[in-house]
Amino acid sequence: MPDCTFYTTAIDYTNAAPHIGHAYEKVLTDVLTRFERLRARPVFFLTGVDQHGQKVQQSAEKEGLSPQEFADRCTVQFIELWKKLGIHYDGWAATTHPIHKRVVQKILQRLHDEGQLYKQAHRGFYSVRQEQFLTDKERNEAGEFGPEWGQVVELEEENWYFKLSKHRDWLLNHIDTHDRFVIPAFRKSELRNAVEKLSGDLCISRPKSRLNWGIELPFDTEYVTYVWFDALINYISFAGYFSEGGENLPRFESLWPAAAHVIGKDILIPAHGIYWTIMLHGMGFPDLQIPSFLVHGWWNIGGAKISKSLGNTVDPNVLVERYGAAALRYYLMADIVTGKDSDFSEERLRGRYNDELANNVGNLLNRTLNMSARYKGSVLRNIAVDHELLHSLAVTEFPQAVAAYFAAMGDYQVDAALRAVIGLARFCNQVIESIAPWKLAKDTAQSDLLDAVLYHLAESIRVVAILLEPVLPDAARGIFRQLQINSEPQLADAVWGVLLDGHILGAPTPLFPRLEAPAEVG
RNA sequence: GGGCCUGUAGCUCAAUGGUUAGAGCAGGGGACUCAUAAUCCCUUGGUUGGGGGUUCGAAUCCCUCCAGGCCUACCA
Repeated sequence: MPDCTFYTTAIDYTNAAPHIGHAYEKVLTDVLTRFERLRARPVFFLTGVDQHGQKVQQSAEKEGLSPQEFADRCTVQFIELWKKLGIHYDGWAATTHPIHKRVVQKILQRLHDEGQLYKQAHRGFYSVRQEQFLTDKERNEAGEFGPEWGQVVELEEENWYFKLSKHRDWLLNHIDTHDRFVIPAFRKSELRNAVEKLSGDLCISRPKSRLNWGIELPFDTEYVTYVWFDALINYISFAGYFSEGGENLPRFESLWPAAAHVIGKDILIPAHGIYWTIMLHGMGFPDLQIPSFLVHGWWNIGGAKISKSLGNTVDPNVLVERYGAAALRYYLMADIVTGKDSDFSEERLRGRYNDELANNVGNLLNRTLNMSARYKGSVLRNIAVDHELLHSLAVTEFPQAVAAYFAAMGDYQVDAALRAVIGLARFCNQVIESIAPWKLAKDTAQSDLLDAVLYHLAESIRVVAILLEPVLPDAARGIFRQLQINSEPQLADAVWGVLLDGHILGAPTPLFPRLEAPAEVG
C-alpha cells in the first residue's frame, strides 16, 4: 500500500485558453490535497498539460509556430492561472518532457515484446481536411459525409493496436467488486454499460505521414503514439514509474495507486474508465494497484454547456481580477455538489461570498475582536461559567460541526463540509445576539460570563479558520493573525480549548471586504 | 430506438421506508447596536413533475406517463 495520498487531475490540452471548468477541477484537487496536509498526512498532487496531438500541430501551423512553441505558449497560461488561484501542486506533468517520453516508450516496447500489440491494416473513409478517419457516426441523416469534412477519400492504412478487448471481462469484474472505483456511483453504472458494449481494440499509433507531433514508437519509427495513450501515462511517468533515479521524481511505490484521479465526466468513458484502466492491467498492475476515479460535473452557463462556438466561456483570470482568488475558490467549492453539474453565476458568487464569508464569518471575527478589545483589553480569560447556551456551543454544536466536516471531506463533498463550517459560525452569531455581551459589559457582576462568551467565540472562530483552510488558505492564516495565533493551522487543533488563559487577541481588520457588482460597461 | 441520470419552496440543496418534508439565500415584518448598512427573531412560500400500485406508513420501493440532461446505437 502507498504511504502517501496521491491525487491527480486531468492534464489540460494546450490548444486553447483555460476556462472555468479547468479552474474548478484544479481547485477541487487542491482542496483535497490541502485537507490531507492539514491533517499532517503525506500527499502528492500531480497536474500538468497534454501537449501532443493533431490539434496542437494544426493550431501551431496556423500561427506559423512550431508545435512546441505553440504548446509552451499555451502552457504558460495554465501555469499563470494556477499561480493566481493558489493551486499548490507537487508535480508538473508536461507530456513533451523527456522523462515522460522515455517512460511511454519503455511501456510501449514492453507491451510490444509481450505480444500485447499488433499491426493491422484498416480500410476506411478519410477526411483530408480534418485528417482523421470517419466512422458511420459522422454520416448525416442521408447516410453521407457532410461538407464539413471536405474531401473524403477511401484509403487503407496500417496501424498498431493494443489488445483491449481481451481485458473486458476482467474490467467488468473489477467494476463490480470495487465500490469506490468510480465516484459518484451513478457514473460507475454508466461505465459498466459502456464496458459491456466494448468490442474491438485500441489504435495506439498515427503514421508520421499524417501526424508527427507525438512520441515515436520505439519499435516502428514510421509512427507516433496516439495522443490519449501518451497522455494517460503521465499519471505514472511523473510519479516515478520506471524512474532511473536522479530525476527528482517521487518514489513510485509510495504513491501508487492514486487515491483518486480527479477527472471531468466527459473523459471517464472511454478514456479513463476503459483505456487507462485496461492499459494498467495490461502493464501488469493487479486489482489492488488500480486507482480510483473521482468524476466531477460541469459548470454550465445560463443552462447551456460551455462551448467556444456559443461564445459563453468564462475567463477565470477575469474573475480573479474582479473578485479575488478566495472568492472564486469559495464559490467553486460551495455552489456545486461534487459529481453533479451546476450553473455558473457571478451574482451567486457575490451573494454567497457576501453572505457567508463577509457577513457571517468575517463579521463574526470582527465583532468578537472588537468586543474583546473594548471590554477586556483583548485579554482572553478561560473561566468556567455555568451557562446553557455556551455549554451547548462547546459540547454539542462545535463537535457536531467538526464531525460533519470530516465526514463530508472524506466523501469529497466539499460543499457539505463548508455548510458545516458556516453553520458553526452562524450559531456563534446567534449566541452573541442571545447573550448580548454589550449588556454584560455594563454590569461588573457579569464580568466572568463576558469573559466566557468571548473565549467561546474565539475558540469557535479559531476552528472555523482551521476548517476553512483547504478552501481558503490565505483567509485561514489571516484569521490566525488577527487572533494572534502563531502556529500553522492544523486539523489536530480542531478540538475545544486550545487557546490559553491570558491569550492576547489582535486588532480587527475586515477580512472579507464585501463584493460589489462590477459597473455596467457600455 | 436503447441505456443511465435528474425532477422537493422563487433560487441552491437536505431529508438511511418512520412525528407535522427541512436549511440557506431571495421576499415580508420586527428587534438590537459589539460589528464589514453587518447581526438576530418572527414570517410568507410545497398536490415532493402527473397518475397508479406495494406497505400499518412512500419524497424514498415498483409500474406508467410527462419534462430535462448525458451516453449510445439500426442486433436488449
